[in-house]
Amino acid sequence: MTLNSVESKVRFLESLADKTRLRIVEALREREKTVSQLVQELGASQSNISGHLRLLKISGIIKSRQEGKYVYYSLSSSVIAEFLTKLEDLLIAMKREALESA
Amino acid sequence: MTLNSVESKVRFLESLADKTRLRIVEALREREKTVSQLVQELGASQSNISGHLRLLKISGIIKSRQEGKYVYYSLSSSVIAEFLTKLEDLLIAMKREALESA
DNA sequence: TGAACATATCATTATATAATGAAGTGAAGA
DNA sequence: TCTTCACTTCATTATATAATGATATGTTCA
Repeated sequence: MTLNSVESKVRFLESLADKTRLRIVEALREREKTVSQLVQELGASQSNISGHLRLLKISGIIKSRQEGKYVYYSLSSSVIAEFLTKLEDLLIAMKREALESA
Repeated sequence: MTLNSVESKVRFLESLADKTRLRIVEALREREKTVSQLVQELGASQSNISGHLRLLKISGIIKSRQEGKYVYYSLSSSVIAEFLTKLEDLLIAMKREALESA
């Protein structure tokens, strides 16, 4: 495993390892949404959400398109959604294995 | 998606979203290793590695067994290794899609 | 027993980053 | 054009955590 590969993995994981950002990504799993929709749905401040969107976009996890005065954000790829599913499966499996060994 | 679920995902992702910890986990993918083996392999200080091992163990990602004066660490489950493979696939797919759309 | 080794813990310091509030940019419609 | 609305950016503050060096614990073996 090259150092470079480790670093890109860490960057990706860091992008999702935040409660607000993960909630944003989960929300975008349903459909594309505007900033203000996300602000209302998550109950965080607009500048806070905007900052997290910026970070997620830089890391390539989401993309955006402008339509009039609205900016719509969506997942950049279906592989992101697949990864989140895999993460859910993993946590369920870990919990099950922990119970079994108890 | 419940808040609780988001939090457990974040905790898991945070555990891996650190260069030293991810390198530890990658190293343990090969086989179980002692603390001193990891110290040598990663070139970090003993207390630093020990601290990261502690965190990884608390989060359920690795387990340990003592044998004489050595403590052997290993992945707690094969699903951890599968997850890392999925992560690699994901990054490759994201890079490919980024190139295609360029 | 005591010396050497392996590991864990603790206190301190440095650093990164999340949240906040205010100000700035740009589009839409009266 | 002026106002409103949607969003971004910036400066500041607060907080979490990684690294470090020193010390403590526990094991083995002479």
